[in-house]
Amino acid sequence: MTRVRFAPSPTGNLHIGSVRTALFNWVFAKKSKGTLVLRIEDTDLERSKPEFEANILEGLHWLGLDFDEGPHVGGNYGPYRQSERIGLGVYQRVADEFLAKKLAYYAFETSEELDKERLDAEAKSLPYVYSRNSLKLTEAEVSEKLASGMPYVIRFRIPDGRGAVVTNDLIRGPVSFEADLLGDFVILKSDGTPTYNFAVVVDDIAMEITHVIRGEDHISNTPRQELLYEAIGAKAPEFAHLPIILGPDRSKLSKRHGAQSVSEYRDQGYLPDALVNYLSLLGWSPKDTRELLSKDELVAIFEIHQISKSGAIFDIEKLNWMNAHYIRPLSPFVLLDLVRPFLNDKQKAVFESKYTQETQLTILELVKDSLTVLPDINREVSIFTDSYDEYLEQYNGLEPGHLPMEVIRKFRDWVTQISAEIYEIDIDAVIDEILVETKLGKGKVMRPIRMACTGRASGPLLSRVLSLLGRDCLLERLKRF
RNA sequence: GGCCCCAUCGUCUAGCGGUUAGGACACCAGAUUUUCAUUCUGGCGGCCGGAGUUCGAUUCUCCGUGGGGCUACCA
Repeated sequence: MTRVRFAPSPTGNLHIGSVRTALFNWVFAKKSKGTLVLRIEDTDLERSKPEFEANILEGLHWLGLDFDEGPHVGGNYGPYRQSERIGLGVYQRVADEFLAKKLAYYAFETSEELDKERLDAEAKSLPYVYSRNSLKLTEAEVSEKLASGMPYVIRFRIPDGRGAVVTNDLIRGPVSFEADLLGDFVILKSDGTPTYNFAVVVDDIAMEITHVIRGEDHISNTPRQELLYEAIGAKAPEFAHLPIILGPDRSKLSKRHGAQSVSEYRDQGYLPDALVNYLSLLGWSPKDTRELLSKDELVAIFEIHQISKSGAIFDIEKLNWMNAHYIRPLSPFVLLDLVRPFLNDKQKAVFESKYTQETQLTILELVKDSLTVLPDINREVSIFTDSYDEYLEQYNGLEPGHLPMEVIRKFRDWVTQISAEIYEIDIDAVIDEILVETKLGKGKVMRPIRMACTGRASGPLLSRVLSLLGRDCLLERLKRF
């Protein structure tokens, strides 16, 4: 039975890079009909915050990435928060066992002393490896220090002469590290909580994780974890390290590259399916050339070996294209709900009071092809919500040249003699008439009318726009010509 | 500095010894559209460098170069 996990630490909002890791774990789980576990790695008590955990949960839910086990859904392999496992004494127990077997030892250096060690090594341009000074202590000395209440950590002892630690990465093939260069790393901090490498291994064993799919930034942790598995006597899971997501400057995607959390993308009006689809193509590609893929299709054709090894730059342009692609086939009815939260107050007030829901839907149908992200709706809908002053502003912003007044007058005269509602087909008919009478080209007739009536040089289908605007609005605007 | 990973159009990528090096985004041009957008067609544009292996290297090996990651009692 395949069991995979996504293990974010709640020290920030759900990051776009984490999402991709979550996505590949999700797809892999579905593909192999296995179980997907969410584990919150909140052992950094300082930086972990409940609101970040909430943001992560929210984001995953919004994206439609559902988990089989986790703090929010339960499961038989809990607790699903590392902090809660600490209380159970699990890590302490394993560490004590290591201590008893001399696989680990107490260390008493202060962080200042360790900083000095590092600085010295750097000054001599030597690779830094922990000095093992505490390993040289006699048992009596250790007992004495412990008895005196001196703060201590527990360090894992890298086995002497262990040689190369080789991980057979599912994506990269064999990756090898010299054990001697690893240094005896801390497994239990002075406050009794486990460090990342230790907690991960203990948890993954406890949760019977079979495949660890995570970011490439964890690749150098892998040999330490392999060693811990050996020490515990457990079989290590398969590892797969995904290429990292880069900013436009080729460095790891971070704050300075702009939006990086899922909630920001949501707030900017990206659709979850578009985001998922785009992310799925960042570092992975199907065997054929299809690119627009639903989550189900993704699961159907996903192949972990098709994941590429090199880092991928996050390309907002392609995401934009994809988002527009996902907006286009939506029904106006669905779109209305999606778009409503993005209407600004003024636009919303006018739009909803001026037009019936049916008309609102007609307008959405008319403009939806022009949307890249949801907030674009404000720009599109403004054609229909402009007040007279706003219309004038729009108009003055243009360089209309001289409008053929003959066309405008003819059109205005026609509108003037209409007594009731204006219909699209009638508008088309008048325009045809004007075309014949003036012997001008379509562009020469329709463009001026559009400009005179909407203040804009372009927009959706003219006759439909004008009929939606209505007789009174058109008259008010046309009477100044 | 050390360790590790990576390297095909500007970007995301296909390629797994012999291909006119394929697709997508972006860009440019044309067609359609009253305009914009959509859509369609076409175009521009790429194997980091050097050795080696081979009849033949984008592909395999080595060395450079370049980029990235890690280098905590963070995860």
